[in-house]
Amino acid sequence: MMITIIIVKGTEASMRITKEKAAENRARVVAAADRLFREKGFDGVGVAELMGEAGLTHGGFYNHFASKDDLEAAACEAIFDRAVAKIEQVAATLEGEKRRLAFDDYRRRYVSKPARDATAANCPMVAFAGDVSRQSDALRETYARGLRAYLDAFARAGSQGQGGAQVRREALRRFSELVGALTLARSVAGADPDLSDEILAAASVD
Amino acid sequence: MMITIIIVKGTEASMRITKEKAAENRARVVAAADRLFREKGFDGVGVAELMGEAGLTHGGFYNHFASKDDLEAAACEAIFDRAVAKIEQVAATLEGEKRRLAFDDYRRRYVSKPARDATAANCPMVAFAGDVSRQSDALRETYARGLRAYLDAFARAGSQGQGGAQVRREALRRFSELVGALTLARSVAGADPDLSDEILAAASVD
DNA sequence: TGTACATCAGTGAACGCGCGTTCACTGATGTAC
DNA sequence: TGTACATCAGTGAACGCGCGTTCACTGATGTAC
Repeated sequence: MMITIIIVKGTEASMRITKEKAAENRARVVAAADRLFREKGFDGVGVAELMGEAGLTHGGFYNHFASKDDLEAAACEAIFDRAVAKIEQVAATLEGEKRRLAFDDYRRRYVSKPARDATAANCPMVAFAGDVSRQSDALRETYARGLRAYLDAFARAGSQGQGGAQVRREALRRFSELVGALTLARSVAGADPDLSDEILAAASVD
Repeated sequence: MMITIIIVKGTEASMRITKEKAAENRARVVAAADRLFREKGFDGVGVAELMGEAGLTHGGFYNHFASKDDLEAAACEAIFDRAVAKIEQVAATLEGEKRRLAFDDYRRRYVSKPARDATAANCPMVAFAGDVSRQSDALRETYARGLRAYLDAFARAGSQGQGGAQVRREALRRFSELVGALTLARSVAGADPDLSDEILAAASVD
């Protein structure tokens, strides 16, 4: 009796791909970067993991991006755009009382436990603040532009039309508080959950 | 004419060393870690750089430490001890008004430009908060213990003897604000110095 | 519309580099007698 | 106190691994005729 085993080589098709399909693949890589960079930091995610997450192999990365730095800057910009759009939505809420409610709601969500635990949907300021100083110049520029745009919108969202220096200072302090609370809460979430919750709770009152 | 060049092999003496000298060497490594980890983060400094900073070669590292993780935890603990001692000094300032002044002074220094730029003397909460979640369990434990001790002392330093829940919440918010402001200010110090200064200024009033 | 060929998004092996860690070796220190 | 030997803090080469990046190759797509 004879048993014949035929191994069919993967072949997986390394054929050329539709332009649309290629664009879709690129978008999937950016989407993976979007999630993973916020979750693990720029240096915590490799090119291979990124490509794997998008269902591709690492070799093709450079068909879409000049370097990992390049993708980092692209992802960072996209993430900031979305974050800015979100807070601008609050700033665009016209009526005084309604806007105040929307703003308070926004702030409460920001320092909530779900926000702390959803690291993949992390706020870019918190996700990247500690790392940017070690990244490329281009990324630092992108980050700084993003933060400025965000803070402007945040200050508008928190004001009631009046735009004095005092109001702006208050907004900056408020935002610093949110960032600090989320950062600290996350840093001890595993080892001292009670302290983590307490920090969040303190920042969400008022 | 003949020129003879004699190359004296470094020899640098790989002789055994006095116990005291060895302890001193170890201390120098810890001192380097103390400075460099705060400046560049745990992953931004290698064993070779650490040893070089202490005037040694990398091979001997494991005569003093079980692993890089081990040194990280040791350095982290030492850094926290010093930070906690510093804020406890403020908490130990007895008289009401004097203590308030000391506390306000402490806070103002914390978000000052010198503090922002002196990354090697960085506050451990700001230096490590973003990184701890990616480090070893032991380090996370050390960090959490340090943060709790620090916050307790900070709350005592900021209160006037009364110790209600409201006072504690207020202290946590205050500290979150300081950490957020310093973190954000530092993240854009290079690319947008005006914004950086503005964030610090906002957090230092009152 | 059909044919011939260049293009280029994929694949997966390989390169170079830096890192944490290990190792064989050295020789003055520290210890046992 | 003097001698003989084990110890152990150093050195510097080497290992193994993961990473960003490069490369030769593939073959359907897209284009030129």
